[in-house]
Amino acid sequence: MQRTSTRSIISAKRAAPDYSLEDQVGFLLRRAYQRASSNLVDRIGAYDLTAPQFATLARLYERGALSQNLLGRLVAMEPANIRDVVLRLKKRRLLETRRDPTDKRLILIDLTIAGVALVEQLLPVEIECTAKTLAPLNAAERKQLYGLLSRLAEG
Amino acid sequence: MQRTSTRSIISAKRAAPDYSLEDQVGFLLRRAYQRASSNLVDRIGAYDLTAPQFATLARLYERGALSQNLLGRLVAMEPANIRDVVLRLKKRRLLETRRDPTDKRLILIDLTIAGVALVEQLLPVEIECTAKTLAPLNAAERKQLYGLLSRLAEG
DNA sequence: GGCATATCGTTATGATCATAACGATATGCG
DNA sequence: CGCATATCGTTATGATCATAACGATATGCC
Repeated sequence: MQRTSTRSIISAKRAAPDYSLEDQVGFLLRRAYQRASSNLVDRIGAYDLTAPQFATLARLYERGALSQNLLGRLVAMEPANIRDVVLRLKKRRLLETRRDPTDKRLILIDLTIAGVALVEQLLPVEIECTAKTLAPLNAAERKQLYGLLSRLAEG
Repeated sequence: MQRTSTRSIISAKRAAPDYSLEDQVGFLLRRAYQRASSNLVDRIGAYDLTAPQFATLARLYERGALSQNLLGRLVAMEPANIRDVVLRLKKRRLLETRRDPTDKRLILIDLTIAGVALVEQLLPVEIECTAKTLAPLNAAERKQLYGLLSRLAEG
C-alpha cells in the first residue's frame, strides 16, 4: 500500500502520447555531433586540437587573413567565443594578429607558417574522420544527409 | 614591394584540393544543432531550461526513478556532466534524489510534483519546437533525416 | 562638421561538454 | 572468505557555447 507522504517522489512511468525524446531533432543532432566530434578527437586530439579549433584554422587557410568577427561568422561562433579560440591558437603560435590600419576596430588574423603546415598536415586526416563518421551511410545517403542538414542549418 | 620579414604573416588564399569545411559532417551537424537549440531556447528559455535539462526531465518523466549514471547514459551525458545538470535541477526542486537502500553506490533520481507539472506543460512546446526546426523539410525528408541521424549516432 | 546608428572587440556570467584520476561500493570467482 | 575486477559518483581541468552589457571606432545622413 502506498502511504500518503509530504515528500514528492513519484516513480511511476508515464506515457507521453505524442512525445518521445528520440523523436526530437535536437536530441538526434546532439548525439550525432557527439559521434562526429569523438571521431575527430580520436585522430587529431594527439595534436591538442579540437574540432572548432581546426575549423578556425581551416577557414583561415582557405580564406587568408580575416577580421576576428568575420572569422567567427564563417565558423559559426559568437564574438565572445571566437575570441577565446583565437587566443588559444595564438598562444600556440598557430596564428598571428595585427591591427587593421584603416579600420582601428578590426583585428586581422592570419595563420603563421607553423599554422599553415599543421593545417596541410591535418587536412587529409580530417577527410578520413568525416569518412569514418559517414561509414554507416552509402554515397546516395551521404548526399541526402548533406542536403537535409544544410537546409536545416540555414533555416 | 614586400619586405623580407621575420614575421610569418601569410595572407594568401589557398585552395585545398579535396577539402571544404562545408563538406565536413561535424561542421554541418554543429550548425544544425545550433539551430535546433536556438529554436528550443526561444520557446522554453523563459522557463530557464536548456535543451539538455529538458531532455533529462523528459527522460525521468518517461522512465520514472533512475540512477544518476543510467539517467546520464539515457540522455547521452557523461557522469561528470549529468551530475551538474542534476544538481541544478535539484536546486530548483524539479527533481529529488535519494540513496538506493540495496546498492549504496547509487543515487536514485526522480521528478518532484513540480517537475512532473513542468514537463507536462512543456511537452507540447517541445514538439512545436521540433516542428519549427524541421519546417524546411517535408514529411518524407524528415523521415529520411531521422533514419540517417540515428544510424550516424549509433555508429 | 556633428550626431544617431551600426559594427567590432571585450568582459562577465553561467551552462554544456570531454577526460582523467580517485575513493567507495558491488560483484564474480576461486 | 578474500581478492581481482567492475561500476558508481566525485573532483579537477580546460574547451565550447550563448547572452547581455559595455567602450571604442566607423558610417550615414543632415
